Amino acid sequence: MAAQNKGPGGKQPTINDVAALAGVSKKTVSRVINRSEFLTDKTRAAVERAIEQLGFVPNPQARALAFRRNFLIALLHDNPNAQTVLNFQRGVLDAIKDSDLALLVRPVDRGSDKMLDDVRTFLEKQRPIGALLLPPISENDDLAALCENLGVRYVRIGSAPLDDAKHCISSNDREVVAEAVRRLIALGHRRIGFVRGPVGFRSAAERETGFLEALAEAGLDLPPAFNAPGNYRYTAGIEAGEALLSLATPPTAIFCSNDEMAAGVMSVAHSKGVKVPEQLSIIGFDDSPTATHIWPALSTVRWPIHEMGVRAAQTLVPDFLAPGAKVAEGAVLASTFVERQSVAPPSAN
Amino acid sequence: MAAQNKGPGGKQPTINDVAALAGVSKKTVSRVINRSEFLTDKTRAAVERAIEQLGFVPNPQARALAFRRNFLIALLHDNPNAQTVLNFQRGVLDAIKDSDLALLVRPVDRGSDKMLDDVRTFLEKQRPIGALLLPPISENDDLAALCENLGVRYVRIGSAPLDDAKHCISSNDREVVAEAVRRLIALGHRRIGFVRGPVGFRSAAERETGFLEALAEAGLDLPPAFNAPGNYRYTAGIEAGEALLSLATPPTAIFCSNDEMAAGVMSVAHSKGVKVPEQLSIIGFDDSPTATHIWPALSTVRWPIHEMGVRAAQTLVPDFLAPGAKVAEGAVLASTFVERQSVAPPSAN
DNA sequence: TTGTATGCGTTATCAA
DNA sequence: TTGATAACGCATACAA
Repeated sequence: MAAQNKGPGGKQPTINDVAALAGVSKKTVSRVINRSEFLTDKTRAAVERAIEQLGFVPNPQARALAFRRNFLIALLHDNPNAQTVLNFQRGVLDAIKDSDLALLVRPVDRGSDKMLDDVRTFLEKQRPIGALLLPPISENDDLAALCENLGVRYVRIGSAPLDDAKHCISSNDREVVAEAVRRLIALGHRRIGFVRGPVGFRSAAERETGFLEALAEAGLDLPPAFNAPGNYRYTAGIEAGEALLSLATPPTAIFCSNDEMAAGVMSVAHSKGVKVPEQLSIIGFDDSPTATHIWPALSTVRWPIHEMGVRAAQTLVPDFLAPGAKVAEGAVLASTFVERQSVAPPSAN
Repeated sequence: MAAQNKGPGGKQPTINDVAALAGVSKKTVSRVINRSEFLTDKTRAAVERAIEQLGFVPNPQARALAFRRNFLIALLHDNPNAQTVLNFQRGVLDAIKDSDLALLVRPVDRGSDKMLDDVRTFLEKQRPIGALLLPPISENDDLAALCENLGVRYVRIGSAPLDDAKHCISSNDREVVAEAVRRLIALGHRRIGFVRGPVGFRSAAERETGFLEALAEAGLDLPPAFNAPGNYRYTAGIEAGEALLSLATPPTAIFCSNDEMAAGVMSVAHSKGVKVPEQLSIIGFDDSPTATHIWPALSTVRWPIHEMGVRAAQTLVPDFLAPGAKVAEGAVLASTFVERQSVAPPSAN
């Protein structure tokens, strides 16, 4: 059935060909490949010349068999935000560009009760060196434990430290949200609404905490009517916007726990003839493409997702990266508040 | 260096264990695994029982070595639209869910002159069964030829047939664009502007052709001033919007070759106080998240990207899919026009 | 510092 | 229809 898959032309050179040409044993060639330290500069040079000459590329499948480990990194995610996943992918790929590693992508279904079994099967079959866990599944401790048990390295991505520094890359979301809200307060806003993220998400909790901290600092409080539920989806933003903007005394500013919901709130404002930012300031979170595509452009919090991908890969497999590659230190990266046109002082009313 | 990677607990059972338990040779076990037809029902049953009992899972690395082929599908893309890539990924993964295949993702840089070399190295190293090519790199014939030469199957995704039916899945963009424009004309629009896609992209050419066909049918023409250049980016939409809406006699409707540029045009309309859709109808293409996040919601063309992923995978590796899996026929899938709030009859002026 | 023999888990060959 | 034995390409243990 599965036939006709043979590349024409000469076969790829193997380690044996290199050994023969260089006049050494295959083990010596192997040592060169794996950067062993016990080698004469002369032999190393000879082997490298032979490799160059033959255009030899070590066969990853054979190495994987011998190593009992595939030269792969797995990216596990269940993220509704495509741009986030893809930016992170890019970061990882940038980091492993000059290594022998490749990236395996695996979406998982966090809602399924078979999730852990699925991941287990996947990891046992593919035997990657390590796994990168994106939020929200990165918050699942069982998943991290599973990796540990299977001998698969892991690094979790979070909006706050979820694990020790060798197993987690995080951003300082809480602080930056507080900073954004302080900006609203500095502009004169006193009635500030909040649209929450989904229940049980660490990221949502962090954003809410940061929001409340900033309010508390200023001696402001959050009336229950100003505190709208949400789930990171556009429709939740619509509902929150309807609720908040229908109040007798509506907020003059609304912080939304992500951009998508902020877009929903902004739609409602437009529909109701509420001018943004003159009558209503809006802030989101993510700096997704949506943030700049809507009008007026959304002030938001940008988390360094690409850089987190780079950092996560470097943390996961420092020993597989090119020797010269500079590996950055630090497990916490800084998010930044990006101010655009959706924020202004409250109008006198 | 790279050590400590040994999973605790007993080792995985191998084909030898299964053979011993079933009282047959390992080759016979291999035959069962690979669904050979020359087997007694009795032996097969015995082997399957042993497999079940041991929880044996064939080692993909060893198979890859022996087969000289990895059980992987590579997804090659250089697509600015994250949602598209991810939806396609999902489709592919849905299709291969119950198979032994996994998905390798590889972004490439179509701008680089080393692109072909990069892909060659990648394919030679990873030796996937096949590769899926997303637009715009799917339009590169050299890339397809490279796969062919390396014995790597390939399927190209395009907005029009780029290859024979075994090597291409496409949508009928041209027809659907024409349909969308006919809708504008039916509503009474006569001055319809166009924002082009990037030069050299087949998708852009298809959309333009469809647009012009619909205009021609109605006896309308496209004045040069109504024909704005673009590159699928938001900023191009801004520039096009500035140009078109500054005309003494501006268009009453604008078709944009993708949603992102449509969002740009819409921003300009808002800035200039041009009401959408009352004074200006706008149509985009892609049905990206942006289409529903902007206000008013954008009428657009949805291409069946998830389904294309499923179909592409089925076309690429029909022989690796579960025997029971139903494989759909047909290499051309239908895009659909989605009408939302950004379209209305032209106001009398 | 380098080489020899052996193993990794599977499939292919060819004979039985 | 099955089985013994040799690949597959590389790494490891142990010798030299």
